[in-house]
Amino acid sequence: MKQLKYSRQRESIKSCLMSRKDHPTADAIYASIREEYPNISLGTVYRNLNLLVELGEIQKLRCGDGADHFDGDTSPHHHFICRECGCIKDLPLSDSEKINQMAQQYVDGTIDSHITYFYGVCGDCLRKTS
Amino acid sequence: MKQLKYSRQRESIKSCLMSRKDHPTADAIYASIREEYPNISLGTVYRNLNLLVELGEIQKLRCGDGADHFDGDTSPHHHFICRECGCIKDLPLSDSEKINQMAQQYVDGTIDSHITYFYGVCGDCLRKTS
DNA sequence: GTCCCTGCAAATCCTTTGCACTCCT
DNA sequence: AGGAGTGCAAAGGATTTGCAGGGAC
Repeated sequence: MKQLKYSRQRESIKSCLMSRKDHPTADAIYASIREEYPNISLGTVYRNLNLLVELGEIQKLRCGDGADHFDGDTSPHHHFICRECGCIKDLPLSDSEKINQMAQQYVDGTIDSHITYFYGVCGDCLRKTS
Repeated sequence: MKQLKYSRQRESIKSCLMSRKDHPTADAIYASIREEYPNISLGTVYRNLNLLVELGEIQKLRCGDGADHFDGDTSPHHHFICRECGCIKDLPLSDSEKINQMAQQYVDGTIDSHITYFYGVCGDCLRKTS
């Protein structure tokens, strides 16, 4: 494993991600960090996000809208994605281990994790339409 | 809904997808169709794949490797993705309705479907390593 | 001083789109 | 004939990468 050096950009990205409850894209994080470090570049944001994902400190989500989203919460949980507005909400699903084991019987290999994406229409959009 | 006309390219894409058990990318499908129709263009492949997804005849998967994969099997089932070789295998998970309902209690809105991606190392890769 | 990290810009990958032409119906 | 579908190539969006300079240790 490569030796890691401190960088305030990385710290800033990490704390930005930890402090928000949404699941921003790289671009949204970029915009946010820019307020504190106007010179930071998008490339740096991507590099650090990928690094943090490798380190297991954050999670990358591909919910289907083309862009990657990032989640500072690495505890096992799932996601609800609204078809209308694209918002992403956390879903505290238990029995993560049990679900992996359940699936295990169908696979030649080893399952160590899973992500579930739930799709539907969120309450806000439901109320807007009606 | 727009009127649909026959096209042999679309038929070919559809039957290609139905006949294979893997989950090819648009590019892989393109390569495969090219054997029969050397002049087909990648744009046409994408256009038809998206059309078929809209019609609900095939399914689009985003498993995390950047490219979209397509699945001719639209019955509710889930997927196992190998971290090593990137292969994707079907997983016959039952209780789909029940899982949606279980998640429903945590969400303000309506859940109508979900996809689960399981991650691990497939048997082939396990055996190769050891 | 060394080596990692950065900003910048160019490059890459995947996917979509505009246009003129072709093929269904 | 009319309009959906096609091939081609250019455009688009998201992400990665090469490089020279800057910062951590």
